[in-house]
Amino acid sequence: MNKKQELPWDNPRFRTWIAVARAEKAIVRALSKALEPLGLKIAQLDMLMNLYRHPGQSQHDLARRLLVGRSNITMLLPQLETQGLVRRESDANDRRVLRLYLTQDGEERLMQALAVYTKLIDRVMAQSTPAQCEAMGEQMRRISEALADD
Amino acid sequence: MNKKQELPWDNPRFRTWIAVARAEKAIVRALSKALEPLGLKIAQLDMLMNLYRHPGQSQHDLARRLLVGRSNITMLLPQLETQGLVRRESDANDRRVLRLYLTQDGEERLMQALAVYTKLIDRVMAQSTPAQCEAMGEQMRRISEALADD
DNA sequence: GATATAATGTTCAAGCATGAACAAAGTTAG
DNA sequence: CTAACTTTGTTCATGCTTGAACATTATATC
Repeated sequence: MNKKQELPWDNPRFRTWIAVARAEKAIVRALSKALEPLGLKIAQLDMLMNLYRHPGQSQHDLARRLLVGRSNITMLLPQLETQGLVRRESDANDRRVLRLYLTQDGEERLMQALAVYTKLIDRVMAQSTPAQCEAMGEQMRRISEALADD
Repeated sequence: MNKKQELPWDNPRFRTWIAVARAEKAIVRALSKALEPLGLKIAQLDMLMNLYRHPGQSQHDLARRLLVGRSNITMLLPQLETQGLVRRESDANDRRVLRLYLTQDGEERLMQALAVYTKLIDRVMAQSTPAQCEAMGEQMRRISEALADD
């Protein structure tokens, strides 16, 4: 414990991580506010987006794609169902699974939300050139892969 | 609403944002697990780090630096106090404010945690060259600034 | 100085996410 | 076929974070 230790604030990689975390938090906050007029929360929008791209998927699949617990889906789905944005259908072949579909209303609401979402992200990412932005995305994907094995 | 709309999954900037969000979430998860043996959670470590760099700051200052509500500090501090990692002292000049200090134990625990933290971040950020990493940090800081006015 | 305004920390209720334990339905092995 | 195991979705208790309302103390304005 006597060993001298480099403090992280002088470590460039560490400082980069701090910047990433802070920027992510800022974007989440801004997005939350931007979605408020539409009556949607980020978690709900994430679900709608996933259901648009993968209609008929099970709750288990959705949870896996969102990197979230199964119980989370169970808890949040009723909100979208009572708003009439999502429909749940029992699978005939496997009576355990419930397949999820966007309703017409759900799709329309999603498109409105995506317009807001894209506008914010475009503005935020305009801080970098397209090439820089692309490079950043690539690095981030590598990081996710590197951590794929928990 | 008939207007054709570019879907975000084809938007490079949007895809970059998704990659950022996923990577951030992965890192947070990995860090949580890595800190578990030390009996610290991320929020607690953030507080210890801030107190190390800014000893004697008030709870209000700490909340502002962590981008968190004041009540959050009030709720989490007792955990650190009962572990003997943090000490609270009334300010003599302004009897409203409580000044926060790391104890000896707190500093030692912080150093252990920082070793774990830095090791993880170094590994994660090693997915990029130092120059790429630096560029990414710079872009992220620009994003935070761009969103500074909520 | 008296009164209004602001700042600091606390309490409380609410929403969200998690993981463990569970029931129901399917699958595998003997 | 039966018994053991797996998968899917739910329930529940817990913890984190937030924002509003509040008490206490400072500061500003007159």
